Amino acid sequence: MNAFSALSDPSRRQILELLAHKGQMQATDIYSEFPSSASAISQHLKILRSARLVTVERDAKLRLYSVNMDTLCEVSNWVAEINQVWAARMNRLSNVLLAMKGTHVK
Amino acid sequence: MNAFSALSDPSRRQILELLAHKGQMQATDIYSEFPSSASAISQHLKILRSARLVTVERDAKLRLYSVNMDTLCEVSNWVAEINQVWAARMNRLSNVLLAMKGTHVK
DNA sequence: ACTTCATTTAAGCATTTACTTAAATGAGAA
DNA sequence: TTCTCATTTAAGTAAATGCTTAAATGAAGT
Repeated sequence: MNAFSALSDPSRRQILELLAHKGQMQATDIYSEFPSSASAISQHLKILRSARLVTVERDAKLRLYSVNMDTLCEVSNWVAEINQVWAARMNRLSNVLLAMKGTHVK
Repeated sequence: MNAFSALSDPSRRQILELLAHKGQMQATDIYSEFPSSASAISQHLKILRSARLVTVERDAKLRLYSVNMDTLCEVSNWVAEINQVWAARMNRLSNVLLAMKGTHVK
């Protein structure tokens, strides 16, 4: 699954917030923060893994989860790019408008 | 619908990209960029509206759509906040580690 | 008043999603 | 080996999603 779809679920976003705070958590500690079943959360973790929004490290019995900032940043990069394209358009537009008034911004 | 869910669909993200480029588009011009029906896209636009990711302006017969950067930015702010919390943790952690070695970063 | 054009809404349907309970896996402790 | 613990997978289900076609709305042109 891709990052955007993975982020559409509020529980999954909350898991990421938790992980950012705690740095690293074992699955059980994540489950305990949610009202729904361990299985439900495990399924969310699987989706977060497949979107590469989290990474897992095994330590004997435990799975230690952490956020993968790299992938999260790709999301804000997408937004940044939209913003950049949009701002560039705005600039050109304002130049045209100013040119029509006989002025010009360099 | 909230911004995250609205962004989970690729067609909706593409609509936003289009709007960022063109600045403002009437619904028909948006439809024409997609293989699916006008109705399908209209439904996507409805969702984007309800998530406040786009704004509409009526001009007689037409509906003129544009991106709403404010809402888009809320998304990258969420990412930024996660990043900030995470980085703060990393910092504290590295301070602890360095303290254990007898050194200390201010 | 009729027609056209731009757009949305309604209804129906297939697919996906998020959840549940029950069963499976797999490592470590007794 | 047997038991427990941490976690995932399987199977089933109800609700949500994304699409389609057909019908509705509503402003503008004739």
